[in-house]
Amino acid sequence: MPGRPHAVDNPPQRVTLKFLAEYLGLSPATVSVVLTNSPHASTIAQPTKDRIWDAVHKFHYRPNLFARYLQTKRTYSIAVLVPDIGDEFSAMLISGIESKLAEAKFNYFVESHRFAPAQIENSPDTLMDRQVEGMIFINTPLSRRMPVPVVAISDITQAPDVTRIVIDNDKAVLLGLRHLKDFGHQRIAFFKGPERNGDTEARWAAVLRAGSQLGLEVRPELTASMGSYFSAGEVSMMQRGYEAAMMLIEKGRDFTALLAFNDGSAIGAIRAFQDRGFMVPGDISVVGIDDIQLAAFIAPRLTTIRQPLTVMGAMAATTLLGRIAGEQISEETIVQPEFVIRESTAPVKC
Amino acid sequence: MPGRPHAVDNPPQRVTLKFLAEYLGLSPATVSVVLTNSPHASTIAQPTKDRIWDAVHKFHYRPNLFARYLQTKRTYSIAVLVPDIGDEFSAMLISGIESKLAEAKFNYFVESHRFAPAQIENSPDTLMDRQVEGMIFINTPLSRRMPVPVVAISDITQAPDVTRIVIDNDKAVLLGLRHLKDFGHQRIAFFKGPERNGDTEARWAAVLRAGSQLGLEVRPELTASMGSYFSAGEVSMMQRGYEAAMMLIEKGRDFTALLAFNDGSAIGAIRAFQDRGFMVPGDISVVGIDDIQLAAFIAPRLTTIRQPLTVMGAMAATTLLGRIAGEQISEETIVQPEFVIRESTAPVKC
DNA sequence: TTGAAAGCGCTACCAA
DNA sequence: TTGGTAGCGCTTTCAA
Repeated sequence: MPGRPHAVDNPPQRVTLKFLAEYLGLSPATVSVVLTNSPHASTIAQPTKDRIWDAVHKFHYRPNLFARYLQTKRTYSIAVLVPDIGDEFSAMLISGIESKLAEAKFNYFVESHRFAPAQIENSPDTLMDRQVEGMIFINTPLSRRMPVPVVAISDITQAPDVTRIVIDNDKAVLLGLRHLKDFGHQRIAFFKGPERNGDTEARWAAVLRAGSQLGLEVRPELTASMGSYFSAGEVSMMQRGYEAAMMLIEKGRDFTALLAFNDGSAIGAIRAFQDRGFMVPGDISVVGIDDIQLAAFIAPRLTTIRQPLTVMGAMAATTLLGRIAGEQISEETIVQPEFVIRESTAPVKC
Repeated sequence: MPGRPHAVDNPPQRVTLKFLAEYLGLSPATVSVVLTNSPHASTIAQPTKDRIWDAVHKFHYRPNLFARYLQTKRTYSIAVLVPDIGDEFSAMLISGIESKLAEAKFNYFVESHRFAPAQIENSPDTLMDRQVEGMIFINTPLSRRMPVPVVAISDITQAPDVTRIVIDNDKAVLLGLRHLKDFGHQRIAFFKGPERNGDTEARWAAVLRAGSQLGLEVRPELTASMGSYFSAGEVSMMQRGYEAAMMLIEKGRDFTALLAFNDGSAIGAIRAFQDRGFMVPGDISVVGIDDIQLAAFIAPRLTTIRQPLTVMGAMAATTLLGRIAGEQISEETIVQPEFVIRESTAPVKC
């Protein structure tokens, strides 16, 4: 039997558990048990359950997650920290992250720090204030232990207990260099990534190793750095690649191929070579890394080493959810790159 | 005088207001008043305030926002709904949104629906469950009134009381067409945007108006549609532009210029023209809309009509924050585009 | 098979 | 100048 008439006649703006209970002539406790399907719910009579669910639908009742949190301490939310959400690298990763989170009914906050020290220092705390249950750091520094699980992609954290998702840089670089070598290239220029980017050091070490392994010399005068990553938002990777390539040319273009740091810098470099009257790949072959969407549409189409960004994002999310659920997860997951041959490389001219 | 010794010796894992109060020998009420700097706080003695703040720092106390919400009903969070966070259009907008939100100490949830009907239907509710104080809809449908303020960019909502941020499509198209006309182009091809994209109809209407205004014929056989936007994630705008351009050529290339729907489709089209042996801009001039980063790095550099995406994102955030604060805000904000002449257009050959 | 009571961590109101 | 009390909306024993 429905409870006091006023309850029926005047559903409050926000329907609460208490209101439902009053309406049904039950106690809040009973209703709660049924709604959360707690173990205890098996002891509730089926007709009662049905009445409760009917009322839920009738009044479009939605539990207040904030009130619920106070008891359960669960928020089903995580945070993703990135330098800038506007760059394709981050955006593709987040896209992958999101697909897995959605399956688990988690939501996520995004926070871009643009390498502002204050932001980097404070973001983790303000996000903890929001009771996120875990965090994913993309190209973002972290110097202290967090009270929740942390996963890093393009890792530059210095904190303990961070699980990493990394591309196999050795493999990636080897793929690119071997291809160039097969085409007869010997004098190869290199782009070193920006400081404070999580792949820069590992990838550069890979270049050095692969170079000596293949008998290809890595000459300092044929090497250009992408500068600092601090000003990520202000100067695009394409612009950096453009400038670096110009510099290399002005030093006397003593090379027939370039292994860029990523696709962005490769695209900038190609534009610079073309502006200086060199043909790509006729005069200079160029290899990128990442395989961003655009790589297949520029002229010439970019030969590149694909880094499966959405997959990596998805792995990061899965890993984080696993750790939140208490699973023991290994330190590091290594992802394999894939070589994509298109039009920006050609045999060296005799 | 500090309170009972055990309080000092055993700070709990999570420091609470109650603990602080006990430690200080004050009541939770007093501490709360000081921390929130409520009007009432002026009646608290300065030394007491100092003691409180000292304790806050000593124990690294951070108020629990969820508990606080229960009283204040404020969360300082909003939601951003997009088709896919991975595309540059959405990513740039979000970047602008975020910059303003950060100033106001708001955080945001992102939700990509990829045009899955269930997602579109349910996302607003699950986000309301998280008590967001407002929502920004980017290229995302909405058919019912939300209980919080809503701002739309590239609007396809059908709900009442939505504030829109829109580009002046008439101006944008006029800018592009007049430029082509000045270069002597008469037979101009057009890309119509994908169905269910918020700019498609307005921009197409603008094409029709500008065409008749300038005495330029819009011929159906020189018009290609970008198809449906449903499969946004699967087929990139570049790919759509590529295919549409190929189709136009196969119908007999009776045009000397193309006004694309946006930069992505323009870039795809350029690649298609080049693949078919046409020079851009020698044989065909191409104009884009948006001015995405990469527009300046492809060959030829893209002439385009700049849509200030980060600015529009920032305006959306400012508008939403204003409405959350209770300001009366006009229905629509119109943003002015800017013409950027680069290399993809040239005078028509005689 | 259900309900009463307590409490999560905080703020708000009014009294002292 | 400060504190007591109540309550936000929910879950969770434990008792009935």
